[in-house]
Amino acid sequence: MPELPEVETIARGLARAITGKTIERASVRLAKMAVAPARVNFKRAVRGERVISVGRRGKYAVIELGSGRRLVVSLRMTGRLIVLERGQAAIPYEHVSLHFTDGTRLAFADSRQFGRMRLVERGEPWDANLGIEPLSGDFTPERFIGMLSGRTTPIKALLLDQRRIAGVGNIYACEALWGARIRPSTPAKALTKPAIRRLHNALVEVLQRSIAMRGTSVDDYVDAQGLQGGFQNALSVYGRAGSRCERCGRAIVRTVLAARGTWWCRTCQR
DNA sequence: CCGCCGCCCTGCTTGC
DNA sequence: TGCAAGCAGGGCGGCG
Repeated sequence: MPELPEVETIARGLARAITGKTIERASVRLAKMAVAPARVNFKRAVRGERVISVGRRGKYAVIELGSGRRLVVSLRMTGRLIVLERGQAAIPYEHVSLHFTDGTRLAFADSRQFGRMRLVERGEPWDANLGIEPLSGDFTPERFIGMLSGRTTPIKALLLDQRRIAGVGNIYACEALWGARIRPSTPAKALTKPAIRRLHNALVEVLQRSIAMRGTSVDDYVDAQGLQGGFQNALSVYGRAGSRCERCGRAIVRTVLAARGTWWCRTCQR
């Protein structure tokens, strides 16, 4: 599942690989995966566009085009953005492709077809419902404390809510809560200020560490060059039911919270 | 505004 | 061993 660190890694790889290239044509094999505003034809609109830069917002990769339009890509669980060389055969589930004038192409593949490449018009505020960037200076402990106050929602559900904090998914929610020794089901408003500060610190730290290791490859995630990340070897709880907590030695358990698998330590997460 | 539910899909796991 | 059924999951629209 590509979350913030994975999408950041992909966006950096894309920035190096496709900045400055011109789109000669797009091929769309699965129409629902290439979305454009009403009355705009996706393929026609991107033809001739130049890639100005590639960035990230939350879990979205954002390709800035010369006209001021953007291609905003949501990978959901199984989406992949991979740069392919001239003449390279189609990769599995390559449903949308941007062919550049130099013969290379950007393949958008997704076995579950949940991913979307959305063309956004110049100036269109596409991210109005996305919350704060957790690695930006805006995400202060005080801001986080304010975000949690009065809320009865389990803290893990709040971490997953993209309207509050953008980019945190199941892996890093579980890891951050373990790092801060907080029980995932704790109502947000029940957390003490020291606990919220621990969580703030744990969240920022785990995201930074994962980016440094080029993300977590547990299911389908690979970077823009098709390479796996390294953080799957550094996970403390995610996907590790039955193995020992590296802090207290007790078994990691898996429960279900907010309709998501949740891995944690019953002993040291309170 | 808030929170919950169902839906989208298909690879993988489970159970017989 | 083989097959069918059921699960998993991020974002979004609908609903209360």
